[in-house]
Amino acid sequence: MKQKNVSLNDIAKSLGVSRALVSLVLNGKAAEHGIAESTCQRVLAKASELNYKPNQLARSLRLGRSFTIGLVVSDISNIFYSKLARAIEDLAERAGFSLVICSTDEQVDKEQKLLRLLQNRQVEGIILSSSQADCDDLTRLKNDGIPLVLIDRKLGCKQFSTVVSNNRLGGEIGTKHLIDSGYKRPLALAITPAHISTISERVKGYTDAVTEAGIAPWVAEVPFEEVPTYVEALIGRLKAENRLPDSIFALNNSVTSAALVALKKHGLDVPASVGLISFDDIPYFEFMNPAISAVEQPIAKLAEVAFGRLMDQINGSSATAYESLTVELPVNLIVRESTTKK
Amino acid sequence: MKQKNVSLNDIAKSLGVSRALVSLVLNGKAAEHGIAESTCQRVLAKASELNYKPNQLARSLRLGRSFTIGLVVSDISNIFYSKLARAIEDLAERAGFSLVICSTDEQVDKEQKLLRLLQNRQVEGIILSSSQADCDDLTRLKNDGIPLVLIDRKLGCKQFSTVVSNNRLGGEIGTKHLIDSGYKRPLALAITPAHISTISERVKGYTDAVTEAGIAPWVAEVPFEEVPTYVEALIGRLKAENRLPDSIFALNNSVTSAALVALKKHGLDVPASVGLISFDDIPYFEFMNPAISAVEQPIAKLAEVAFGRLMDQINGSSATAYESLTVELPVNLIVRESTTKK
DNA sequence: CCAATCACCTAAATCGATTTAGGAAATTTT
DNA sequence: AAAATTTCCTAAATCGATTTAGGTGATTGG
Repeated sequence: MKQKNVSLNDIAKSLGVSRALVSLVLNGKAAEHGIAESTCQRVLAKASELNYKPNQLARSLRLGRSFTIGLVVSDISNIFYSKLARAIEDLAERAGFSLVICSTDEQVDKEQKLLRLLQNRQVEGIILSSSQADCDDLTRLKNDGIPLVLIDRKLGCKQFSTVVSNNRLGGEIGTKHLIDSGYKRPLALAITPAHISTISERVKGYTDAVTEAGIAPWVAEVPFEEVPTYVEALIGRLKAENRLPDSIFALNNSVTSAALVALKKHGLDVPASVGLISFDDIPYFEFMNPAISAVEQPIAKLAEVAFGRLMDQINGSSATAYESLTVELPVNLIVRESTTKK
Repeated sequence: MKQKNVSLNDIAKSLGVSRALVSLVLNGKAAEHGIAESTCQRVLAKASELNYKPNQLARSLRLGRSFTIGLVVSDISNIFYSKLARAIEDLAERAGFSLVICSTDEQVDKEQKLLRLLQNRQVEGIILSSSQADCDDLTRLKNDGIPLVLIDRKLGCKQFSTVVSNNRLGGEIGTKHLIDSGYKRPLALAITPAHISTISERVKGYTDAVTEAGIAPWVAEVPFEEVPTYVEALIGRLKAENRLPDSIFALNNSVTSAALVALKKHGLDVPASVGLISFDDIPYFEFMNPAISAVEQPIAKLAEVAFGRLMDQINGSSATAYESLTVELPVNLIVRESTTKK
C-alpha cells in the first residue's frame, strides 16, 4: 500500500502559508529572507510532525543537480573493483553523492548502453574503467559535457582525465624481481582483448625487463571469457611437452587464480617447480601456502585521485578540472614465498 | 562547459508541434493516439538529429517511479556482498532498474542515515542486510510504504519479507563434518555484535551438533572491528597455554582469513595440527594449500529470491507481495583438505 | 447543405521542489 | 499624518517530462 508522501505543499497548506516559505525555512535560508523566528518554528515542527521527506527527484530536477555519480567497471564482484568501489563510495558519501555501480562484463555494447543510461539519469559525473578500444563513444559523452574520469585503464586517445597505476613499471619490477630471484624463463600470462591498457602496459614492462636481461620474452594470451580452462590446458600442455617455465608472472588477479588452480591440479609445486608472482595483491595471498608475491596497486589512492578530479570537473573549480592529464600512480612490490627459490 | 541538454520542448519547438505529440511518439503511443505516420517520422528524425536524451529525473517525478532500487550491506568490498551485489545488479538491469549500493560498516546510525537517503531519492525498493538489533527504524520505513526485503540477516521481528541461508543448518552440518572427520574439540569462532542473526544461528547449529555428540560447546566471540588482531592473540594464548582446539569452525569469511593468518604465523599446520572449516566459500579456498573446506551459501539464489520478492512488492502483483515470510535457502558443504585428518 | 464521423493534434494540469521579484502590513521617520 | 522603511511573506515561473480531455478541419452521410 504505497501511500502518497508528504510534500512541501502539504506542509504549506496545513500551515496556511506559501510553499516558498516552507522551502526557504527547510533550506536554512530563513534568516537571509527575514522570516520570523516563530514562523520557522512552526514550519519545522509541522515538517517533523508530518514526517516530511524531501523528494530528491524534484529537487534535482529543479536544481539541475542529481548528486549522483556513476561507476562503471567490468565486474563489481572482482575484488579489485569492489575495493575500488568501496573507496569511491566513501569519498562520494562524504561529498554528499550517491553512487550507481554498473558492470559491463567487458562488453563494449553493454558499456555504451550503461553510459547512456547513466546519462539519462542525469548523473553528474562518471568514473569509468573502459573496455572500449577506441574513443568515439566517450568523445560523444564528453561533448555532452558530462564530467568523466577514466580509472584503471587508459585509452589510446589522450583527451580524457585518466588515473591509473604505473602498470608498465609494475610489469618491469615484478619481472625484475623474478630475474633477481634467479629465474631464467619467466612466462607472462596476459589476457585478451589486447587493447586493455593495463595488460598491454604490464606486458611492455615485462618485455623491457626480460629483454634487458637478455632473455627472450614469452607471453601467453588468455581469452578473458575462458581464463580457467585455458590456463589449465596451457599448463598441462607445457608440462606434457616438458617446456614448463621456471616462473610465471600472472598479469591480473583472475589469471593468478587460474594459474594457482592449474599448478595445483598438475601437481606443480610453487615455488619449487615454478615461481609465481601476481599483478594485483589480494588479501588471501598473504596467508596462502606459499604466500604469493605480488605487485600491489594503490587502490585507495586511485580512488582518491579519480574522485578528486571528477569533483574538480563537476565544480569547475580547480586547475585540474579540464585538464586531460594522465596520472600514473606508483605500485608496490610485495615479496612473499612464491618467488623464493630454494 | 556544461551545455543544456536537449529537451522534449526543444524538439517540439523546432518542429512546430506540441510537446505532447513528441512525448507520445517517443513513447511508442503514436498508434493508439492516431498520430500520422509521417509526423512520427519527423519527430523521430529530429530527436535523433538533436541527439535527444530523455531526462529520467523529470520522467520519474511525473510517473512517480524512479526505476532505482537500493542495496544496503555492511561492506561492499567483502567478497560475499560483492558477489551478491553483482547478482542483484544483473537481475535489476534485466528488469530495467538501476542499483544504488551503500555500505554501513555495521554502524546502525549509518544504516539509518543511508536508508533515509535512499528514501529521499525515491528508490522504489530496498534490499537490506541489516545491522540493526531491533525493528523500530525498519517499521517506520515500512509504514512509509516502501518495499523492503531483508537479505542475509534476519531480524527478531517477523514483519519483513526475509531471504537468508539456512545458517543454523549450515552451522550444524559444518560441525558434524568436523566431528565425523574425527575432531574432538572444535572451536567455533564467532563475531560480535551477537545480534547478527547469521552468526547466532550458525552458533546455534554448532552447539546443537557438538551437544548431540556429547561435546561441550566452545565458542570464542571476536569483536568485528578488530578481527585479525584479536584472533591472532587468541590463538597465541591458546597455544601458549597448551589448550589449542583440534579444529576450528570459522563462522564467516573474515574470521576465516584471520584464523588462517594466525595459524600460519604461529606455525600451526592445517589440518595436521588444527582442522579448519569456513562458513562462506571463497574462490581462493579451492586452490589454497591446504584447500579450505567450507559451507557455501547459495548467493545467486539469495539474490534471485530477494529480488523477486522485491519486485512482487513493487508491482503489488503476486501472492508473495505483502507476505512477510522468511525463506531459508539450503547451504552446501564442500569438503576439501583442511578438514582431512591424516 | 447541415450534421456526424474521422484523423490528427494541442492545451493545460501535474509531479515536488526552488527562487526571484515584489507586495501588504506594521513600524519608524520627519 | 504622509512618507519612508522595515518586516514578513507570496505569486508565479521554472526544471522536463506525461497524460487527459478536448478541439480543429476535412471527409462522409443523409
